[in-house]
Amino acid sequence: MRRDATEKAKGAVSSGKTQTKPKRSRPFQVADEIKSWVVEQGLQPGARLPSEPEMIERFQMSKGTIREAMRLLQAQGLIATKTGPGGGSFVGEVTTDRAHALLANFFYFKNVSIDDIYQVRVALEPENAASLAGQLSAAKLQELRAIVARYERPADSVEEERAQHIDSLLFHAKLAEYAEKSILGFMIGFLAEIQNELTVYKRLYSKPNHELWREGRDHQIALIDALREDDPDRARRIMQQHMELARRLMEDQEAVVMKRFIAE
Amino acid sequence: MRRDATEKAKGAVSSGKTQTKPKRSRPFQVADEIKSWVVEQGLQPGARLPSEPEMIERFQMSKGTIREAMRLLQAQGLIATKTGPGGGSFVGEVTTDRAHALLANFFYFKNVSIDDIYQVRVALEPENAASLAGQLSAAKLQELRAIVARYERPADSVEEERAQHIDSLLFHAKLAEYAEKSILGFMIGFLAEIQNELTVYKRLYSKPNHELWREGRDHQIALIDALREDDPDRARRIMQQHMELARRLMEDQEAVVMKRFIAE
DNA sequence: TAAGATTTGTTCGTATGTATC
DNA sequence: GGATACATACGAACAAATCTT
Repeated sequence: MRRDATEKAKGAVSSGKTQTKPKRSRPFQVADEIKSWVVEQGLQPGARLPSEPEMIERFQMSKGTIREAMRLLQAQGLIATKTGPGGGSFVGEVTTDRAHALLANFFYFKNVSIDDIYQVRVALEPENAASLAGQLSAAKLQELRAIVARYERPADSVEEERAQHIDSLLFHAKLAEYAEKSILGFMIGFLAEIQNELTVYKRLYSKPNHELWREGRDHQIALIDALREDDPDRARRIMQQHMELARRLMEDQEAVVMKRFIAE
Repeated sequence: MRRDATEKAKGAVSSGKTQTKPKRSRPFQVADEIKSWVVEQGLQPGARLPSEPEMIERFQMSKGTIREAMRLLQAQGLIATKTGPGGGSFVGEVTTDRAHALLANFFYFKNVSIDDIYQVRVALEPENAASLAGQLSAAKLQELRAIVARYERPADSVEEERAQHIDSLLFHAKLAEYAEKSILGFMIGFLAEIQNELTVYKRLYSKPNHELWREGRDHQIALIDALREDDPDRARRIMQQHMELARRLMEDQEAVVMKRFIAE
């Protein structure tokens, strides 16, 4: 099938400047065309795209331009390339990790606070807990119990408590992973990740609060039971209490600031 | 300069194959280095990056390679470029639109359903309404009233109802815009956008339900009042009812499928 | 308006690296 | 090991955009 969409490139007919020129440079044009082409053809992940020489022929543009277009798509996770025979460019499904990273970059300059994150987590996590009730295999429930066991004992030092807190985030990340196919799961996973990326200081004055910590652990244990017993409402209720508690635990922690552009 | 720039890539000391080689190609390496450089220097949006010739000198790589690296960063919204004197590459803050677009691509192959979206909206929108209570200027409240006015009259045809539904999504998008600095606002705005992008068919059998529609409109009017009167709890309650209603309204609509990669 | 300077944008030819057979 | 098919990389020249004078 000849796709002679070629001669539009040079824009021979651009005499009238009646319209504002978005002035999209050529690599962007090519990237756009490839995107719509993929959509029109209904190509699925793994499908093969034309080779570089074919692209050069099709778009009547130089190798450099085509390659820059490919990089644009690659950065978005839309294509992947392989060298060697049988190699080439292929349609790629954007991975969860990459999507998380791309999103995190958006928040890099936004000075996200712990409280911003909890505002959303408080709303989302109970919903996720409810929707997971009765859905988890025995193996997965066991996995959750194993995580909780890692911070059974109250923390002695600030450092240890911090480590336990990271583990506790892992608990939520796991729950998100089990719901990963849903938008809900994706967002919860993302929140757990950026919360992890925040540099948390200003914890100097506050000593570890064993009461609250124990209460939080008990929540998680009770939650696992509710999940096992297929009781969505109870799971939701427990998670809600747990989130409000966690929010309080974080209250005296100030800082902010994402520490890096997340690579991939 | 002869070809001696080449052997630096492999790392002269790579005798043992002890480690797995991620084998990141040169444009990716350059992009990574620039990213960390930006973070280390604490560069802010608008800050200038080295020019192409300087990059070529610094990295000892060809112009093409440097340019491909720039495209990688550009696709993520991390830099922007300008031609001419005073031009060059600049650190760019990722825009909301671009972040929405990159995220939407992630869901392209995921077969998102209306119900997936509502699962999250039901959880998030009431929270947003509550946090907006008492925060909106008279002008913004007026803007919301104007939107509601657009669908004061019940729809006669299916097409008209569909148009009204789009307008109704605009109401929620506005609320998200007013909260745009928060993660919450970002996510709600995103959901409104992809819901808009979903091709909604299978509405053939169901005739417009005027009762439910009127109820929804009344919710929005009551919500505006609650926002004006700084009553977070009432705002949350109303929005919750509204979301559950909207979910029911959507119940008989099947389809799925995102219709395109969103460009930018 | 026009010319010149500056910086990115684009092309072409050629050479190198890599994976498959 | 050699042949093949593909992406990757280099370098020099030219084009286009945009700011300054």
